[in-house]
Formats: sequence, C-alpha cells, structure tokens
Amino acid sequence: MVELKSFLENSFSMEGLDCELASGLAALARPFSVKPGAILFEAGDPGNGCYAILEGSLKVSIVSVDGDEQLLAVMGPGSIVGELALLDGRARSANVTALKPTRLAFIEKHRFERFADENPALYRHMLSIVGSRLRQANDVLAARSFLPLPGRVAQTLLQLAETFGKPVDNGRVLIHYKLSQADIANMAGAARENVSRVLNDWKRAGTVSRISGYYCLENPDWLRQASAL
Amino acid sequence: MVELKSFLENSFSMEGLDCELASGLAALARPFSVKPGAILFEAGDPGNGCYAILEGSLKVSIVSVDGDEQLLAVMGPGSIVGELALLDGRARSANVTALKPTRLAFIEKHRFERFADENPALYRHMLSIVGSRLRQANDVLAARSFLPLPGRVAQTLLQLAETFGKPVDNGRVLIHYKLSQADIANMAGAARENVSRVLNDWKRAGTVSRISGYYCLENPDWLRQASAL
DNA sequence: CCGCAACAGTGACGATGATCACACAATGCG
DNA sequence: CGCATTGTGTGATCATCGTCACTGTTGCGG
Repeated sequence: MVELKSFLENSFSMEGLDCELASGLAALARPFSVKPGAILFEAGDPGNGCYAILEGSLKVSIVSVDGDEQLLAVMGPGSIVGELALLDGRARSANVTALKPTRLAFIEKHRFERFADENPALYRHMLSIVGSRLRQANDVLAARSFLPLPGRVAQTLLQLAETFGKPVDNGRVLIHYKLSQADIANMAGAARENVSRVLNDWKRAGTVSRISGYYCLENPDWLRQASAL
Repeated sequence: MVELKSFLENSFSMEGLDCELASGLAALARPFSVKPGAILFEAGDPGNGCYAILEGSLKVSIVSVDGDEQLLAVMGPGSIVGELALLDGRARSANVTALKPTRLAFIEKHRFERFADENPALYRHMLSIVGSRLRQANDVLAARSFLPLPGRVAQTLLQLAETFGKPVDNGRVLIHYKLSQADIANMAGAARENVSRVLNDWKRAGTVSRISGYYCLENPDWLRQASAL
C-alpha cells in the first residue's frame, strides 16, 4: 500500500519529524480504522503503544466519577496520541474516543524502542512532542488559576484554532470543525450555559462569528489579549 | 572532587537513572550554589540547559499579571528542573526560585544532546521523567476541574508527601518540610483563609496534625479518598 | 525577655459561576 | 414534510469560594 505509506510519512512529519525517519516508523506501524464513538482506550488501561492519526479526529478526555468530562484536546490528522504509554510503561492516563470515522496507525512500544534506539533523533522528536504537551498543560492550568471564565473560553478557542484553524482574510481565523458549545465548555472547564453567554457577547461585539455552523475568530488578537495571564 | 561526583551520581539516579550513565552525565555538569530567594530563571527566559538539585529545595511556579502565584511543585534533592528547555529549544515556561540554600548542577543543552545521542537510554529516561510530569499536570488539572476545595487540598498534601514524606508508624506520613498555609494554598489554587479552615476541620477530625511545625498525615488513605475524582 | 513580623484562625459579605427551568432554533431521518 | 433529537439562548436562584477585616499565635532577632 503505497498510499498508506505516504500517508504515514505525511502524518509523522506533520509534528515535525524528518522524512526518512517518518518512513522508517511507518514501516513499524499497523494501520486500522475506527468508527465515530469508538473508544481507543480509557484511563487505567495498560498501554502498549501509541497511535498516529492519519485521517479523522479524536478527543482526549478525563471523566469524573459522576460523569463530568474534561476535554484535554481534540486532535486531528498528523497528531500522535497515547504517547505517554510509550515513555514509561504505565497505564493510560486519559480516555481517547473517535469523533469521526478515523484512520489510525498503531505503533507498538517494543518496536518503537528498538527503532528509536538506532535513531536517537526520534527520541529527540518525541521529547519535543511531550514537551509541548507539558507546556500546554501548564498553560491550561495557569488559565484555570488566574483567568475568569471569558479568558478561559478565549484560550480554548485559540487552542482549537491552532488545530483546526484556517486563516481567511485580515487575520480572521475559521475553525474548520463542527463544535458544540458543550465541547467548548468541556475544554474550558465551565458550564455550557455560561459559555453560551460569553460567546453571544462576543458575537454581538463582533469578536467572533458563526459561518454556517463553524466558529470564526474575527479578532484573534483581542482573544489573545483576553487570555493573557 | 570525588564527593561532588558521587553526589551527582546519586542525584541523577534518584529519578531512576542507572549508575554508569549518571556518572557520565555528572562529568558534563557544572556545579554551583544559590542562596534562598535566588531566581534560577523566569518564564520567558531563553533556556539553554537544565539543573539537577543536589541539596536544598526549589519552587517551580507561574505568576499572573497581578502577582498571584501558582506553585507547580516544590522540588528537593535528586530532582531535575528546567528540563523542558532541553527538549524543544523554547523559552522557559515557569519560574524557578530557591527556597533554601541549594547546591545545583547545570547541564548544558548541547552537551546533553551529544552525550545522549550516544546513550539513547538517557533519552528514554528523560522521556519517562517528562512523562510523569505530564501525568501529574493532568492530575492537577483534573482536580481543578472536578474537586471542590477540600479535595484539592488533599491532593496537594499527598503530592507534597510524595516529595517530602517520611513514613512513621501505622501508615502515618510526616511531611518533613516547613510549609506555610500560603504555600499549600498556592499549590491547591485556593485562598489561604479557606485552606486554613479545611486544615482545621481535618485537624479536629484527626486526619492531619501538626508536629512541631510539620504537617503530618494521620490518615493518608482518607485523603486519597477525598482527592479521588 | 521583649517586641516586631510573619503566620494562623474566624466571621461577614459579595461575586463569580453552577444549576435549574425553560422557550426556541436547527438538524436529521422515517 | 413533520416529528424527534440535539443544540442554543436567557432568566432566576443558589452555593462555593474569594475578599476584607480583624484578632490571636508563634518564632526570631535585638
């Protein structure tokens, strides 16, 4: 499957890995597909490898005992998920669920390590991925600590724009992904109703808009301001 | 300085690195000391290496524009700080300040990479450190999302016990470190006054006590329960 | 041993944001 | 094409927790 291989290479290199390593890795990967709603794994499961997203999207979340959900991220093609299990051998720390029909490549821990031992650049790459995850986690925590609700919503939108944003004109950014307010609320750690209020204030003020169901950031700089610590 | 070298080896191996690598690393490190209150670095500084703590303690924190502080961790001997800058080349993401007179070893990014490229096990080790940081960050975020104030305080105490805890009898754990309520509050993300109330409730209920200025967890299991998601 | 400074306890009050209870779109499907 | 399901807008109320304003305590340096 030439097509698959090129997909994989593309995917791995998306998070910045160089080409020959990507294809080496691609050779180790086992591709497969899942339907929306499928659970890749849940927190506490033993983790024996990681996944690269070729196509589709997944959500990473943690849930409380009484069912409340905290979304950590929504990830699209080119992202790696489940990488923590690759590092230490410990259990999965979050839930990952498919949001859309999704094509994935699974990389087993052993194989990864064998390959990476001969290609330390791969370790460096992994390190930089995990590093940016950690930075982001700290940013979110900072937002939770210091920002009132609107600031956290702003942060959430910008974060989503990072993953799904398509720049249009004048610095406006369209978030090319169907998001419900509930999704945003679960990321921002707020009640859906309040997110609604904030979003409407902004819509009226012209900082965001909705274009045929997609949110559009009319003024990302203003949002950045609002989410500054 | 034989003494220093053995200190270093001991330090690096504390987070689980094997002995020969530790001494290899030790050879790369530049030792120095700082006084309490000294700022190792602040968020936004360019980061060109990481530090191993030989002796003393540091706090890792982020601060908001209006000066509120969120403690991410208090770290003691054997811990590594500033490792993020080692991974990607990006700026420091938090502040690190000495709390006590502290002896450190600085490892430069270049040197580290050169050494690690020949010893991939070191990369793996680094990966597992960063991995556990990320796990912990997620735990804290989960607590913020789901737990009311007492739960977060419980989590904070347990986390501190992880770093500074000395088991005494019957599963009781003494936190061998001078902590003010303000410190705990800044970790738990709560107002000092409310932490005071919670702590007193627990003192009266016998779940925690103060033994000559140190907090002692009389019933860690109960606290774990209280901080369960 | 005294006095100051940092730390700790406690009440009162208020604001932020969660929850409840709806009416009102949209969307999709038989 | 209607009906159902899922998403959205908005007010009213309530609880948690932060803030303010103190008093009481502890420990340390002169």
